[in-house]
Amino acid sequence: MSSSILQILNGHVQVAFEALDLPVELGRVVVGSKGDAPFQCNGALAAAKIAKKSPRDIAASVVEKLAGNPDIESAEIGGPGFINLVPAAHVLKARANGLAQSEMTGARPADKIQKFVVDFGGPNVAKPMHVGHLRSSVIGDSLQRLLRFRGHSVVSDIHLGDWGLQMGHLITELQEEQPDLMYFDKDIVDGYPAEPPVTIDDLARLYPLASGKAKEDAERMQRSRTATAELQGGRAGYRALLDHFIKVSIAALKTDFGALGVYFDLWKGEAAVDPLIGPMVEKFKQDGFTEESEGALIIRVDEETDKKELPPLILISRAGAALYATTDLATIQDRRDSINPDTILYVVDFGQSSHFEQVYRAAGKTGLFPREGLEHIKFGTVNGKDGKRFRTRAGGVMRLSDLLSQANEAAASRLSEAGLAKDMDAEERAEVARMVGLAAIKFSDLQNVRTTNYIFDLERFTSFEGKTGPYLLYASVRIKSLLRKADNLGVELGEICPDSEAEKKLVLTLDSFNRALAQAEAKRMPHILCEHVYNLAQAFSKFYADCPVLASDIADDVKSSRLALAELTLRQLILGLGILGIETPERM
RNA sequence: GGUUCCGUAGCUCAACCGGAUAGAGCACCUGCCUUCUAAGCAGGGGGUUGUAGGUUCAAGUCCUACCGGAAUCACCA
Repeated sequence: MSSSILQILNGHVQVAFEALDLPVELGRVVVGSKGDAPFQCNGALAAAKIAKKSPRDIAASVVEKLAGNPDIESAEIGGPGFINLVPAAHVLKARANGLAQSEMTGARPADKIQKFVVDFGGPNVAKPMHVGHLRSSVIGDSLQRLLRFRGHSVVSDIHLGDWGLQMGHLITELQEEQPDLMYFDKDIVDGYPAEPPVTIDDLARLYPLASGKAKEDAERMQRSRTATAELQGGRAGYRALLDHFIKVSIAALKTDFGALGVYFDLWKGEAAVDPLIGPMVEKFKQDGFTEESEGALIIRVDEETDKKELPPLILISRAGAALYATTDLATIQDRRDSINPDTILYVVDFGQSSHFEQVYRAAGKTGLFPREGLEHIKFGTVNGKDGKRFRTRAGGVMRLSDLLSQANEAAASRLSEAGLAKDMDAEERAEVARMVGLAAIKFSDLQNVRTTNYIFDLERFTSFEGKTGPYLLYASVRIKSLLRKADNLGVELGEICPDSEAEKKLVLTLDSFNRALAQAEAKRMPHILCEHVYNLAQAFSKFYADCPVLASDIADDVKSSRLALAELTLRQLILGLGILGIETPERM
């Protein structure tokens, strides 16, 4: 595996800095921001103070050291002391062919391989998936793919919300509707039917109903709380209902996530760790980490250095129920014992920052799990055009399935508008529309910086021009078409000789794949990879416009060179898109 | 009110330990399909990076204050 062009230049410049008795780290080469030079070194500016010389003088000395270096075509001083670097043609060529021979097109495994648990999706039983779930799902999915691609071992877990008050709501609301069901009879403890008493639509209806009532009626709320506590206490009829609810929900969720192309290794939920809670709480008590406060059992997690007051973590509520934080702690214990990960990532919106801060501190304090191994991969909320949380006109949230079908329809009509895919049969057209619609949605979500809120705009999610998923698919499909045509003409892949500006730019972009991957991993930020694949597609489009591959007046070796460059680009595009969870059709 | 995050072109967003003239897309204007997919390419206009200070050779980026928005502030998840 050849070194990246940036690494090669970096090596030379650092040697030059060292030779001048300047700190090696100042010789760092970065991608250039100005002018024609693809790379630059800004170290001369920073070195000025140490060396007590002007930045331009230092830059001049460095450039002198670099003179005659066969890997460097030019090193020139710009502005107050920037060193602009252009790699030699043979470096570009060698790297291009090295990348072409690399199965992973230059991507390398991470230096330090770890075991990760990625906790994302996190839908609640009974609540249908809405657009708010989109971000956790696509970001989490992209991160699990990225981490695996980088060589890490990953276990993803949907972490279903199936244990809290919402279950009490569902049980009590169902009881109001169908009081005669045997599940509500305390005297019956087994022999429940295998058929669920509810459908997913029932659940979706019952929950908001109960939640709404409980908000206005304290007595109604109390019944839900009591039912929750009884469920957690092991009341048989309620447990049987819970199992039905979970089963019905998982079936519906598998459809939703399947449509999104998002998969989980584990479909565990909060209820699964219930048996761990009792002993865990007992141990916390014995170890002296807990105290009673206002009737609840708590763990104090505030620290001297805090600016803000962090409330204590509530382990057991006054009503005797385990809460969100309790099951999260038990889940950590479960994962530690069954998976033993180095790091657990929680892909959850930033509204829950303080909750996770409490849980992580408690986990660290009690020795359950090292604090550093717990990371909240927070993301911003999806807002409407008014800057508030996204709502449809009716006031509810938009269902994810509605969003998917709208994107699908938009893609289908775009296909017929453009007169594309005329020769496809109905099945292939539908499949292409599905891929295009999904690519549009995923890319428009993933390209945003994870941590900021963004404005939900259906038009943006169903737009196919410019910086969009479909643009990336389009670039891929054009290459596939090119390769098919080349195959028919008997043109074969050959040695890459990047001559034109468009070819050089394309090689430089291809060269930066591994950096984008490494950075996206380090920051847990998929948008960095989005940026890379978009740059790649752009560089290819320019190459495609500027450099005919199969035209009859092109020399055979140039054809083969350009074809190989296109083929390499395709492989890297597919790899990059794959990590973003985006599939590529054969044609569109 | 306390705390955290955010404020960049008309709109939606980038900007890699602080680096040159702050970049893309959409929208708008001008070119380019008798040869590889025009969902494309080339070019143009569009900015006091919320405001005021400070640190630095250098600030969208770091510090302080203020303005505006969002989230959150113990028994929901």
